Amino acid sequence: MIDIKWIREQPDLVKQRLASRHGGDDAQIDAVLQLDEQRRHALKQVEDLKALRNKVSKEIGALMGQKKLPEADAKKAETRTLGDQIAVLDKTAADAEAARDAILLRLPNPPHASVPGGSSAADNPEVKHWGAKPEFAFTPKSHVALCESLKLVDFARGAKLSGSGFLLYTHWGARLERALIQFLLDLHTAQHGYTEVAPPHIVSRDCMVGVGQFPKFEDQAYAVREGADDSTLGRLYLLPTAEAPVANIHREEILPHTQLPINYCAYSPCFRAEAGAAGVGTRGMIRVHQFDKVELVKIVRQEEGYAELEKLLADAEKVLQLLGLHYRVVLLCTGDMGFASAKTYDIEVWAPGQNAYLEVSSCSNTDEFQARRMNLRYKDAQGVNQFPHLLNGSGTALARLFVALIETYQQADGSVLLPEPLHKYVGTERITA
RNA sequence: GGAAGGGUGGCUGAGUGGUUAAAGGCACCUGACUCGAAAUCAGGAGAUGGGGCAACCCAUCCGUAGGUUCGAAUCCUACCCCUUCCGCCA
Repeated sequence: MIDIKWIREQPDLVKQRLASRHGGDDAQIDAVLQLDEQRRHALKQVEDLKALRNKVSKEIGALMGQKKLPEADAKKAETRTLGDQIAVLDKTAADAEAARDAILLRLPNPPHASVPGGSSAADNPEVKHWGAKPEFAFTPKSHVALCESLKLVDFARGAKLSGSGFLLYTHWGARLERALIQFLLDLHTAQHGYTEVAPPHIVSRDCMVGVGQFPKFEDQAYAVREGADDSTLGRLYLLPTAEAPVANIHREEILPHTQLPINYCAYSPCFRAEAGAAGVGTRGMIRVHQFDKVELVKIVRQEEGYAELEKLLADAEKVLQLLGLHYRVVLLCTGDMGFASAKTYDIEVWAPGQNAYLEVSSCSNTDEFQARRMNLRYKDAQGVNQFPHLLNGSGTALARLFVALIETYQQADGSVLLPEPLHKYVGTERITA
């Protein structure tokens, strides 16, 4: 969340920065300031009353120690109503704080100064591209046709099992999916210095709030109910990304600065309800309710946040370079960024069968935004508590990588010739029907 | 799911209604002693919020949330988590 002190001191600057992205609203900031003022006003009064109560209570204690009971009783009577006044003001302050924070939790992260202005994906500048679009002597097929002819994914039966948007990988398809997970984890742990973790796939509400998924995007998550007990709804959720548990690993901790940077990578399935997206690109594997992903998470010192973002991007890019897949990198403009991010690069891989670029990785620095939400801090060299920068990036999402891979490496005879790094993982060089 | 025990600072561990300003110990930092170190001695050191130009001051924090009381780490209620044992189970 946004630092309340920053809002107090420079409300106009905060408004201006928020206005540059969707979700900016001056009235919200004004409301926050008003509630904050109410809170502090009540707090000042209630603290003075509590100081008085503490003082008198000590005097009563002293009197009772001296067996001066009548005097003690007189003082008790004197302070009897103090508790009621304190209770009222305590509630006033707590209510104002809760209302203030409810708004703050729904305000997005103001973009970093290096983020270009813009209103939609059309305004995202391409910052680099790698390789070239492959050329074919035939018309390249879509992954849907390839999956059916090579029996890699059984779309109909996936839908029979769980509904549309769920995939049943079969035969070499299942093997390729598993191979990609293994390849990605090996790459990031052995080559890029990440520590592998395997998180729970169901996470608490606090985790979702911590990363900024909640409260605003609650309709995008799958909620879990324990048994038939409806009262347990709202406690646990299927994770939409491994970022949710992994970024929260150190929530509410104060880390020594010597422990930073922390680099985690994790495989997990990702569950997304995609409410309201039904019918939009639902055919095939490009937009599904469950997909696999290897996620990268960094916890770093403030001053290293944006340099680390470049490293994170390079680590994710390496995946596509090793697999020989053409891609481009775009820098998201202010109007296209995710809620929690201060700066985001998207990596889009070329999918010949789609004749389009597919987003396979989103690399973001959330700056202090997530760390504040989860109250994660570190003690710097001067002994001062600071909020670290939290970064996350896909390294990479698998369903779309799968699509780009088979569409790029399809042959005239309908088979798929795999790139060399995958041979040992898949156990074959070529997938045939 | 059942039974018992337990959750106190970076760690350990006292504390069953009023100098808790949370004892003692360990680890840590500073100083003294020393050529230097060890040992010893002395001192220091938490978090959050609010106020003040500042030295500082005030409030809150003993798993969480309520309650009783002039006053709660301490008493009451609910919940969460941990340990051990039993049952069930991949």
